[in-house]
Amino acid sequence: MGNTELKKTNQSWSPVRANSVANQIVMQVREALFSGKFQPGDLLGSEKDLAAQFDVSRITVRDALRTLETMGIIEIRVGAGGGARIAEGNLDYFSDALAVQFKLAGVTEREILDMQVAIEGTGAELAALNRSRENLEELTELLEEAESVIDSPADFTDAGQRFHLAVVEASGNRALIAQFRALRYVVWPQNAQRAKREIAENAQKIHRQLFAFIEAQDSEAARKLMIDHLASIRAVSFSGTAEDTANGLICC
Amino acid sequence: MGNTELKKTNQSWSPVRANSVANQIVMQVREALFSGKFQPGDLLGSEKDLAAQFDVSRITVRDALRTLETMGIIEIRVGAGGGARIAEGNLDYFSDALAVQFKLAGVTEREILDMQVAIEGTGAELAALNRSRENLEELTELLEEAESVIDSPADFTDAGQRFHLAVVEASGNRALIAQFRALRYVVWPQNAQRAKREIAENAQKIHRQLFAFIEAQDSEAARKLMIDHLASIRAVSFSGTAEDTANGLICC
DNA sequence: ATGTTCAAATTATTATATCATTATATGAAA
DNA sequence: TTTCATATAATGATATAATAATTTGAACAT
Repeated sequence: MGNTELKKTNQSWSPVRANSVANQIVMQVREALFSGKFQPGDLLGSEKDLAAQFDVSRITVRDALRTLETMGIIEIRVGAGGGARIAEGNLDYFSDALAVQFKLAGVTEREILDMQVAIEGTGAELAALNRSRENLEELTELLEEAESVIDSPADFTDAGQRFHLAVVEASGNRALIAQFRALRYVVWPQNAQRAKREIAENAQKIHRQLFAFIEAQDSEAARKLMIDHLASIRAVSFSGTAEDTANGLICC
Repeated sequence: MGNTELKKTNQSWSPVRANSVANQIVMQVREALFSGKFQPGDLLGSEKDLAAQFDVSRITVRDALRTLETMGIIEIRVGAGGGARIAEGNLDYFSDALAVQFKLAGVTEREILDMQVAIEGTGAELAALNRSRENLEELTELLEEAESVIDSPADFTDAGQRFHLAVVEASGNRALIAQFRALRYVVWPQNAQRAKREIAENAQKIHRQLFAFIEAQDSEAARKLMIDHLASIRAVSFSGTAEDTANGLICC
């Protein structure tokens, strides 16, 4: 048994088996991160180093590192000069964890779409307020790209999705961006490649209008348009009739 | 080296070291979950069983289980009849992962508050639409509890926070609830125990008004009130002057 | 000097064996 | 029926060793 200098001030996490040595190490690193002792890129050390530091076996360190890695706190590299380092933010783990939780909790498509409305509505609103010139240029490029592939459903859907992402990115809010990415990953299977010609034209029209609002910094209009846009997508998702689809309400 | 019957159809996750045997096991379990082969509560087996099934060592299985556990996919119990089971949804893991990502990405308090507006605004809106009789009763109870401890800042803050949570819960949207819990965990350190008497009275008034809107199913009013409510909290958070605080703009 | 190749050092990955700890299940006694 | 002791089964942890992957750096050729 090793001396891991644990603080028992832990809270709100994993009630069971929280006092295992491996978890104590996880907690220490986690708290060191939150207390500002670590920054992305900082080296924690190799398994051997850490085993010596904590006075535990390498296996125990490994358990802790595996957990920290999955939490996105550290990155591990093999080879000389390798070892465990504090990670840069990596949203992939997070998105995946989100998808898993939604799956396990049995969250419905309806609930996810409501969530999407919350995120993208606010995203559009803040985009109108905070957009930079670079944001406008990127949005313009994406609009033109979508225009050029308007006859190719798959390509248009892809360009449309990137337009939505670019809108949220223009908000400058990384929390929103993270959520949007995560949600898109969850929603993605449902609404891929459904855009026929007339549908695409309608979507493109709405996107152009949205761009105009964002450029004019009309945040309320941008929000409202985005919400209506998503609401119509939802309507189609739930009725699912060919008529609705033909009405051009869906985009990407 | 074991035969793990891996499918190489993996995507969108952990680009580095994704082909380790341990990760292949993780992938298999994850995909089995998403393909509906597993349900919460299902037994995966003990470490020994799994080591035999996959024809790998116990250490490798352990690595995989540690990852799956951190992702919230499985729960592990010690002792006879224990082993690894598919988890019920556990949002604590997710909340923690979110907090970590925000920390690593350097997300500011401002960004988190904007996010909170998105979540709680939509939460209030949907609460007005979907609230059940039970929701109304719980909200009423919380209002009365807050009233009874209005002179105790810490208790009132606590009751107020639970009121906010109950509002989001009344939306019936588990995705929103998960986000709210996660955000609350991130924000929590900042705005605890600041409610003086006059501030508490103002907050209580707003909460009662919010309840009225939710009861009357006036979703737009509920959303607007919630957003204003949070906006004033934000204003205080950023100015931070004693005057603003005394203006009674902050609640919990 | 500069770029390339190759060997050595470093590190994680996997494996096997063993003991300790913990939780469940079983069964006997009250 | 409850309670308590015991057996059993599982993870937790340690030790040791072989293997694979990666980087470093030196030797080499250009």
